[in-house]
Amino acid sequence: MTTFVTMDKLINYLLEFGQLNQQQIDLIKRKAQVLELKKGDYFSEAGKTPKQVAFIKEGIFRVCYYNSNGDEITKYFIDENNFAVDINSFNQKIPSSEYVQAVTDCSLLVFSTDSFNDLSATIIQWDGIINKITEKALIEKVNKLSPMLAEDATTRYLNFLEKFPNLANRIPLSYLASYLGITQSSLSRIRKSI
Amino acid sequence: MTTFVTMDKLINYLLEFGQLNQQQIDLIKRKAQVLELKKGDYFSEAGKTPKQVAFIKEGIFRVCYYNSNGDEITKYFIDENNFAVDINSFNQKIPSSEYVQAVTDCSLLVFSTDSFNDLSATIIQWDGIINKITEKALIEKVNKLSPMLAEDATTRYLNFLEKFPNLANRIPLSYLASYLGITQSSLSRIRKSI
DNA sequence: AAAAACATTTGCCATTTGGCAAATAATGAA
DNA sequence: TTCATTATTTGCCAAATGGCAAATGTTTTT
Repeated sequence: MTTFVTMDKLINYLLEFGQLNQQQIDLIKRKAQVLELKKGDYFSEAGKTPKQVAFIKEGIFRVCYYNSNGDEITKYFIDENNFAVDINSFNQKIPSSEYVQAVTDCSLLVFSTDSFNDLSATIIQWDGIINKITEKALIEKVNKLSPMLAEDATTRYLNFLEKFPNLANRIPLSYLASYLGITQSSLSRIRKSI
Repeated sequence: MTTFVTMDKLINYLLEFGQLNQQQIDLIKRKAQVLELKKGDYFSEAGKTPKQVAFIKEGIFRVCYYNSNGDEITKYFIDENNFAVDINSFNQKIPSSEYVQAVTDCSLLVFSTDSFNDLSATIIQWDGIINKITEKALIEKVNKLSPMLAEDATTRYLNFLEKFPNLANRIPLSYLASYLGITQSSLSRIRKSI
């Protein structure tokens, strides 16, 4: 039952957003699949329609895309204990414009579109729980992005360090620089100045 | 029935996100109240728990707050044909940390918390429709904010002009400057240079 | 109309960040 | 280990933006 134990994090997380009885919990556990990704692996890619949702048990993802200049831009990072998916593409079943990539080795629990639909059809609270989770995640993104414009690059970097203390030195500078909205050299200089 | 005609925009908007029969539409119309706000009026204020949701029929809102330096920051603008509310505070019934203010004269349709709950209890599709609307609005915010970090101030200003062509010269510079993440003087210079 | 209050522009200069290329460091492959 | 590749740092200078205060312009009040 190793697999089942590894799902406790997911279940606890879901229970924060709604009630589930044991039967429902068991069903969710049966539908979830363990997936391990290595640092650098893509969970989903631009141009492809996402067919899975991931719950990040361990590790960190980033979501990125290429802008009109061809620069690769990291839109945001996703922490463990969160779901990762391009919600818009997943819901509408349209190709994503973003890449979702593991920036560290990741341990995931994934649901296929079908499993997700089954859960939605079987568990009456499912949609409500997922909606709350989605809404909360989006609000958090807005609240994190919004003040960044008013802060200078050093502050943005320090805030990142606070949120991901041990990540800054384990990922390519370019990921972080584009997330912070500065160039690699500027970030390098900011690092030095601290 | 003037009032009812004025509600067509709202109903059409709702119908984009789900089906409603005539009986349901009439109920929604009965629950909505017309509200006119003058430029500068607050729809809701920081520290207060929002008791209403607004559908903006005409006009433009801004959402703003005071940061730790005491600067007033405009977080985003809300266009007509959109709902305006601090979703988080409204849902959780907790005081908001933001002001929602009319930046032009506004013509609104508002729902009280009670009306909203009634609609939720009576119209089976209501929650689904509202969730879709909420999710879409939040995704749009993220997608608008996210690339701003990678653009210079002039580009951000030009993008704003494109979205709100006739607003830039009708609102205080300070609103716009803080939204763009620059100082008033910088914005003034950018304006001149165009 | 005049005064007061408020908003915007401007000058001057400092600071931050960018662009580019070369130097250095780190990583991975043979 | 050594070479090749990739990532990061650094120097040099240019461009963008900020800070502050004074000047100018606009709106509101009396």
